[in-house]
Amino acid sequence: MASRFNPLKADAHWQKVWEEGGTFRASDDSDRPRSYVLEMFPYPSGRIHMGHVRNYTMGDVLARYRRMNGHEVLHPMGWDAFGMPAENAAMERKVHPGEWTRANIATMKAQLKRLGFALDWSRELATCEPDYYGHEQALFVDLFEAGLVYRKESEVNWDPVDMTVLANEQVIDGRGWRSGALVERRKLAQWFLKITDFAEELLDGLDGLDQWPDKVRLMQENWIGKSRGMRFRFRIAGPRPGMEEIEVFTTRPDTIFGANSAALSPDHPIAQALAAEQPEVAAFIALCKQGGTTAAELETAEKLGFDTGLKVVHPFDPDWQLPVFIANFVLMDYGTGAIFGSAAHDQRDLDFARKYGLPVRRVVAPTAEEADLPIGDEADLRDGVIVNSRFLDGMSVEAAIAEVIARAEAGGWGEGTTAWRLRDWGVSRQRYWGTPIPIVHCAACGAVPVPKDQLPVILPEDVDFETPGNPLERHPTWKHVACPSCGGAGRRETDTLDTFVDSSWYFIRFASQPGNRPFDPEVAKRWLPVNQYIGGVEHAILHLLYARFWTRALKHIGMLDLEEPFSGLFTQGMVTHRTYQDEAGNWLLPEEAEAAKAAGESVKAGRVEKMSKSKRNTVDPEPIVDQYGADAVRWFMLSDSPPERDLEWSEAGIEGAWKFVNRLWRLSAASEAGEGTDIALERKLHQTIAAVGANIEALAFNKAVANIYELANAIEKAPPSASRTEAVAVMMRLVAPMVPHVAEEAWAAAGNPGLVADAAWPEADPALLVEDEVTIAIQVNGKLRDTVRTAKGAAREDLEKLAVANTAVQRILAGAAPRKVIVVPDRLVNVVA
RNA sequence: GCCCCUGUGGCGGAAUUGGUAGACGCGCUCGACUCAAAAUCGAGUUCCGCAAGGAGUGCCCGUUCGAGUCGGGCCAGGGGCACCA
Repeated sequence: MASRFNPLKADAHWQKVWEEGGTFRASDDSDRPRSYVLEMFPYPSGRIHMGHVRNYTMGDVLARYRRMNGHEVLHPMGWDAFGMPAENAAMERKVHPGEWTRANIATMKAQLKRLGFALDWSRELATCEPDYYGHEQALFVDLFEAGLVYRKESEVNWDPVDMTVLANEQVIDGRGWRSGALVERRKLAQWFLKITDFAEELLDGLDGLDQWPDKVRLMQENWIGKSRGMRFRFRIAGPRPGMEEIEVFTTRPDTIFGANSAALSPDHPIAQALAAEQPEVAAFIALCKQGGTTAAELETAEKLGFDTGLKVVHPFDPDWQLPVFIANFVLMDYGTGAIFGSAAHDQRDLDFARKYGLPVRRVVAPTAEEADLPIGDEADLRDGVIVNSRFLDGMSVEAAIAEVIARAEAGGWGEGTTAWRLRDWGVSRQRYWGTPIPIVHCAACGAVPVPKDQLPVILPEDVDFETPGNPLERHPTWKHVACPSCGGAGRRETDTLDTFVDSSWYFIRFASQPGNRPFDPEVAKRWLPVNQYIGGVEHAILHLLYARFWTRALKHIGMLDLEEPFSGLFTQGMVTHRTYQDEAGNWLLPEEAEAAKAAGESVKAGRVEKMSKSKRNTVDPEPIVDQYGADAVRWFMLSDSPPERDLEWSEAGIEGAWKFVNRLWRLSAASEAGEGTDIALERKLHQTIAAVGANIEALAFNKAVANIYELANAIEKAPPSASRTEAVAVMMRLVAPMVPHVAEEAWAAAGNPGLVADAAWPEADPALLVEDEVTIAIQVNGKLRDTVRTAKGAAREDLEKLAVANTAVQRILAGAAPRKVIVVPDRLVNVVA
């Protein structure tokens, strides 16, 4: 046996054995317990990066571990293959997006295979292929027919040069990131999915996701943003045809007697109606539309109001009238698009009142005696009792809210309600490389879904990216089709679906992929929900919320009896690396920094950051695999850093991992046969079996790695014995999920039949998990003074005597009797002096 | 601004319900092997101190026989949301 492990030979050999044997192919018909382990599928950007390696290694360890525990494991892989980078590549390099994407998939698939992941490649899918997106179109049609899809005018960021819609992140300082043109706010008819219909369910469902990080649940909860409050209607004073009332939303009806104004969104129908009559109003609304929409700009933007001259009547006092403003900070798509101002207890309302000379009246005070405490420039946000509010005086805030709602409901002018921050999901993208929306527009019939027997609506291949704009829109023939309903001249929808739609159901298609429909519900149900989903925290809201919504929508239309798609979620940290810059401030690749340092040039070492192309601090996994083999890379990815935290890539780290792979190999090879039992080593072995299993289950891979190191240290120190031989053999099974190639090599070299991948996970003997001797800490006043070894289960009195008689304790007591002695059996004795 | 998380050696990090802080790895020091180096093996490595001993888990206070762990108040770093009425 070679003294040094040869990863290049071993990796290729075992990968071939696994592939040819179909080792990791999941059977739909198995009667073993099932585990569905899934990592977020990659976008085929070109090459695998370290973040992928870390993500897929984690999932792989769990998948392999579950297999060894007798589970039928589904661990698939595919490609989130639609999206803008392919179109950018098409424009820059004059290649078709499909050609570019498929070439990337081929490259990345080969790279993934070299890492030895236990994947069922027979279920591979790419969302850019008609046999995936065609089924997606069918699901879209189902949702359309169930009334969960609608079309409405919506504002978008429009780049007038590239003639495309930009996402908010693509607008930099008000300009398109690519063209540099000033971005316009333009209204376009867009398709929406009614995620808001499911707001309550999606919120309530979070409670049941007890295997999700609290952080992600909290983020989703905040995103959905449920607010209890009330809607009520102000009557507009005076005869105004078509303008009888203004409906507002508030979470603080208790401050109703502090009301000083009503304010409308610039997009509010009444504001729009006024603008049609009065040029000043139209000018003000135009002013509101200027300026950016970024968070920073909104934060610093001035709060502007325009007094319309309209008055509304206070709901509790027909003689009390309030002015109506149009205000730039009132959002049309939250609540009712109109509010009332109550200045004393809300900072923004207070600023607005001071600016426009509106009255400020305290209606909540810490105590009833402080009703006249003046309000300065700071709103008083303290809780307390209602004051200056007629029949509400003396009530708690909570009671006053209930009272106002009760009176409004009795009077028929308002009601308790709930407002949501969550908006419907706009899925229209004016781009080529996405799933065509299966709709035909017809002058006579309106928007008509494409009948299922005419699906898939396939993307045309002959498109040009020479001219800006959506190639589907420009295509000479593609959009001209007959209306499926009346047969008249129709026009295909040229928008494509947001790629988040593609990733909202791929995990279902992995579980079941019939040719004639999206999935077989019965087969899909056998696997779903995904037991463990692993991916980056950057998807905590959008992808994970959309997938939850899609799953519930499918249940709603009776297609899949499932509420939550992912019962367990784990969000792993990023792979980071130090950044380097030269004298001139140019970012240097790590190897360039090394070379420059060697050449005596000065190199500035920057912060440790997420690997990114722009900072040039990436490390390409492939040459690392060439040099050290898959196992060393995998072991490094699992070592040291807890998986939810960032992992800093380091040369020393991969060297260390490589050394350990070789150490394992030497241990197995040089395992000198011995006789007799070594009870201490057997205890260590069984404790390690239990600990590694528990730590893998908990995804605490760094701890499992530490457990293995301890065992390896113990084995190396132990003299040859039958126990030692056994320990080495068992250790190879313990490391098999993490470093499968060297484990297979050792397993085979030891003459074992079959594959270690198919071997059973070792069982820990409970009798060997406990020690028969323990170390007792001897403390004086809680400070450690000595330790003694005793038999496990020693009597309290004996331990106490032992401690008091201890020389270190005697010295401190100096002849005095201890005031008190605390005994924790099998742990410690604390003598209180 | 609101919400949340994290602070432990030179570094990454361990530490059941409060019960021996620093497991394990990296790095470093010394030693063995070698003509030499690499690899490997052995010993050591929280800080101060020759030692006895003392200090120590971001800072301050508290609860307790005993606090990395619990409570209160700060400081620092990170994340999410953000004109949400």
